[in-house]
Amino acid sequence: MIKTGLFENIAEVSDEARNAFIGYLEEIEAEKGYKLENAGEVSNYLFYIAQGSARSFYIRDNRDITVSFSLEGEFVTAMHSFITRSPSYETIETLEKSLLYRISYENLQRCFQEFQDLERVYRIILEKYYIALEEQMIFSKFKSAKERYLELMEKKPKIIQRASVGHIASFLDMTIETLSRVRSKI
Amino acid sequence: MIKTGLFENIAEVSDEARNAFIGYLEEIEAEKGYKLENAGEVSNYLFYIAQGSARSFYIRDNRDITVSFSLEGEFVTAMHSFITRSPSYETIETLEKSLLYRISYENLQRCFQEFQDLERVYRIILEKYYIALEEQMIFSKFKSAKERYLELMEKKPKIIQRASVGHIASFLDMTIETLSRVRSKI
DNA sequence: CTGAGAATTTGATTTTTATCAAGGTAGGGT
DNA sequence: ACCCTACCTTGATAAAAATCAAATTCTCAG
Repeated sequence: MIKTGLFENIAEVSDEARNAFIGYLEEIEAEKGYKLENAGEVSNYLFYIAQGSARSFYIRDNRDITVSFSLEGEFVTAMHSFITRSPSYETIETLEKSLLYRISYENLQRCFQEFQDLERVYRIILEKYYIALEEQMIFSKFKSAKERYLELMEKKPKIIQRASVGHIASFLDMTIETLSRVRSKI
Repeated sequence: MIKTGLFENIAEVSDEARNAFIGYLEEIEAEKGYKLENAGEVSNYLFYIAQGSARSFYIRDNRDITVSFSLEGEFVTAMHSFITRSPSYETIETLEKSLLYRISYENLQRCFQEFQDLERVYRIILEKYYIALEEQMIFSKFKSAKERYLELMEKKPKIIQRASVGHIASFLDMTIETLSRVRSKI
């Protein structure tokens, strides 16, 4: 059952807590381009991607800049907005037809009040996401345009298939032209 | 009292939980250059900087690359190592004489087992650090060398005073020479 | 106070990447 | 199938930053 995939690899959660959490989940069958969050609005949901993929992006100076890609088995939300309850600068959209589960901010807080297990699971997930972000940041400090692309190919090959050159280029901090040249010389 | 500064701005913690936590803290008076963590070793402590400052860096290809600066009132540890219990790639050292408090990994976990309050506080701190890291990452995507320097000056002016040009340059992802030229043209 | 070594600045040159400008290609809608 | 529009590639040039190489300034141990 897919919903329980959320808990894979995560330490012992009581059946009670698990069922409470699952009870709050809403299933969403999203087409390609479905907006999970919109810039300017407060992010009200934490999403889990059961199938599919998504990207988060900013619009600035009329440019669309991708800041992250999320794949199956990952959680995604506009973190800053979700946590601070202030309007989001970022928009999140699916890259393909996707199956999502979402829980609202209020219900998530309710879960934390009721079940320490769930707060712990969330804390551990947050830790993992934190160190993933740290690694991404550090790796980008050490690498050239070509190396960044090769690393992406190795670590998240699925993105190369799903996302457009423009999305990948802005994510890797280079122009579309540079990415195109990098790809042609592999 | 300085120790309680740790809890500033953080939601309700019971006296009991607070006292348990404080009971585990060790005070450390560190000279400039004191190593909080060493590359190659497992990070065993979460540090709180009561006074002073620190920097985290990696050595790669014989180059010393600063990945973050931490100031008074902030927590710092080699997150990846602390969380995964595997050897750290990063070293953390004080930039000046500093007053630190530290809690061991084991005792922190003990606190979480005993007091849900503390796990919540930790979770909220982690959220704040996560979004700070996200912001840092996003901002670096939009800015030139000069703009990155100006932003650092504005947001963390203390670092400009305390850290060397080499530390600042690698943190801002530019060479020492580029930083020197940027500074001369302000 | 002094000198050696380290850190920083300045200058010349090269490399990398962005920008500007055409062309080419692929896929969806009629 | 065919056009239209988006997207992608390629080429020429410009800009930004890195690298290499001195020269200068700072620091602190003796």
